[in-house]
Amino acid sequence: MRSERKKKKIIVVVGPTASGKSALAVTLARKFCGEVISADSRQVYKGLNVGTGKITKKEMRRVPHHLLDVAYPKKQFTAADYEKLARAKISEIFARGRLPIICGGTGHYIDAALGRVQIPDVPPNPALRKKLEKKSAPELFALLKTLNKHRAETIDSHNPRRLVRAIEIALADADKSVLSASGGPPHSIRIEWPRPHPSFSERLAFVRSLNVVWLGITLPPAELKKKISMRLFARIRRYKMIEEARRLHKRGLSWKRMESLGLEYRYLSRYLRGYMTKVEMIEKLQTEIYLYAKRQMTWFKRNKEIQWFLPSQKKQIFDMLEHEGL
RNA sequence: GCGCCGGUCGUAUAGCGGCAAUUACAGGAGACUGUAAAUCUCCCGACCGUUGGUCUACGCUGGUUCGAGUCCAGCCCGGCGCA
Repeated sequence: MRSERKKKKIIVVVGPTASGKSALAVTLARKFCGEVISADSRQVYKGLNVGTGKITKKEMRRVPHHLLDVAYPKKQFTAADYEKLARAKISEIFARGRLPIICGGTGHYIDAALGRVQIPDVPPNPALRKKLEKKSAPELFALLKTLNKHRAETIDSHNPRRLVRAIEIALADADKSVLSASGGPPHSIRIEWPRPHPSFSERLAFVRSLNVVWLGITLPPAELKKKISMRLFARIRRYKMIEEARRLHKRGLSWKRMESLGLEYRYLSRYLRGYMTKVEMIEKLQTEIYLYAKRQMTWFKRNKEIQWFLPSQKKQIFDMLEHEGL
């Protein structure tokens, strides 16, 4: 395709936790004059360092890294925030004439930034959510059915979080319909799912201007398990992960918030509150982190464009990138 | 040696005459439309023609019964108590 030539190249490095993505991204950045854009839903927060396995200054080896420490953990960062920031960073890096390398394990964020998932432009409505969260899944599902039959057909009717969000969107659409019904053209009353995004064409143009090279990096299950376990011990003994969690709580990060952050912070908070012993926490974390790695893989497996490698296959990776014109 | 309690799907647990057998964890597969390290679903004895069928199974061996993980007897193993 002739238009492919005009498209700007960008590398995306994905893979489960502990597969060795970050180091590879640094290597690639050094080789191709690139800058790394992190794609990690927890590393965006300031102060969440050891527990998230955030790359250190030294490990960056002078390669610029973006979208780390861009939010405070007390506030909620979302996929929509990530989408905006990541696109701005990509443009910035292109402007410098360098190669953007997105690297991270949060598939949903990457796909939002690159237009593989569409995020409706309806901001969260905390008051509404608070009310809806009291209802059971069947109740929420029944409500959604009255608001948007089409959406109710495809949604997971057991998942309260998804149902609340779908209702939030449906109500926002309904409000707009009422507004346009009183002034706008009569046929704009009914807005079906998927609702058109205001800046849809703009986003599409952005995504179309990119030539994304998808690079996946993973390990056989047994090896991944072992790496997760070893890394966990290092975080505790060497990097003082427990102390980090204690400090975060002292500085005002609530147990509830830590609980909602998941994995290390969730079980660290349970240990620090005395709900479990240190040994129980470590054992639980080993399996939970591995389960998380599997969930990540489930997400990535859907993207058939990803070319998979083992971390040791440096040569094959470089050959592939060369073949892609880098 | 005697007495009591217990041996069930990888582990832990339920079951007290109709059971391929509860629940949890682990294991496997998957979903994902501004919480995504979150949230949610399914499978998990074997085999087959898989909204069904067959076989093998609750420490072992017999017995009672139309029918036994469940009742009885003996044996083996583990825990506790008395020696």
